[in-house]
Amino acid sequence: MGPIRAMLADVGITEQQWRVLRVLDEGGAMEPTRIAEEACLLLPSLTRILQKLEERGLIARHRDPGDKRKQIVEIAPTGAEVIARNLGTSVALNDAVRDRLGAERYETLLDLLNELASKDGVAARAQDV
Amino acid sequence: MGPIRAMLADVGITEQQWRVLRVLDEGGAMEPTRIAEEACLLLPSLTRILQKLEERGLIARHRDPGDKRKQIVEIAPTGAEVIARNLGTSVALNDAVRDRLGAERYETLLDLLNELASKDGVAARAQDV
DNA sequence: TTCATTTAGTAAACATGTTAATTACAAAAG
DNA sequence: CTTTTGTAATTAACATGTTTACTAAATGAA
Repeated sequence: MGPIRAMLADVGITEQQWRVLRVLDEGGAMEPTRIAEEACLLLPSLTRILQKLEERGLIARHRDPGDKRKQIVEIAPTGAEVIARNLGTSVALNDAVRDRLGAERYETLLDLLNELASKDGVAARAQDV
Repeated sequence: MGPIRAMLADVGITEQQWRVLRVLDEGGAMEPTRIAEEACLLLPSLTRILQKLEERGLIARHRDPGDKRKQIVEIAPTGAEVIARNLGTSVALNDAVRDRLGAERYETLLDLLNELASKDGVAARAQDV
């Protein structure tokens, strides 16, 4: 098991759930469509993830008063706690990966992946690193 | 749907099934553990994939006479047909991706991904491109 | 206004990802 | 020889990936 997943397994959440919580923690309340884009998830996957995060009380949702199709998702205090308690370790693990490759080559890799991601029909994403 | 998956959807197989067939077509008969490594799949996933490919008659399996724990998987004529009829398109689509990025930068990307893949705890693989 | 179209989100169905447990067999240790 | 340890593959359980279909609501044009 990867070190990141091992850390999250202790908390009882998955990598994808962690990404959703981080997006909400950093970007504030937003609608699912935007969460999906930021976290590199398809909407059907996100639907299930949000259901589970809501059951656990890690997020809260309510309909958008202006557009009743939309909803607004925000991180709950419990969810913010999870982020606060693990963000340091997460960043350290990510830095370790970057250092193993070297800062310059790491940036090159992210650039190439993002360029591929910006074109149609390509599945690569910088988040895969 | 990505162009590769679109092509395979016409044939009725998935990307992973396609990878397994290609590995067997190029590398000849081999045991599941080696297939998994070549196709970047975990054994539990491969177990299910082989079951489906066998049901459709695209592969054939028999136990290894020397080591009864192992089995030997080989591509069936029907499976080889699938490869033969689609390999050209597959290669052309892959070349298109390489050309969009440029040959040199494409090689750089593969090198960086393979270097990451060679280290523990990193999930990136060149096959993701 | 009315109807066609688009957008946001969900549901369903099937395939794979991922981890833990299990079976069967092989190999090494005692 | 037999007990232990390791290996190959499968199974189970749960989460996500992926496509298609569907509902509800907003938009836009006639």
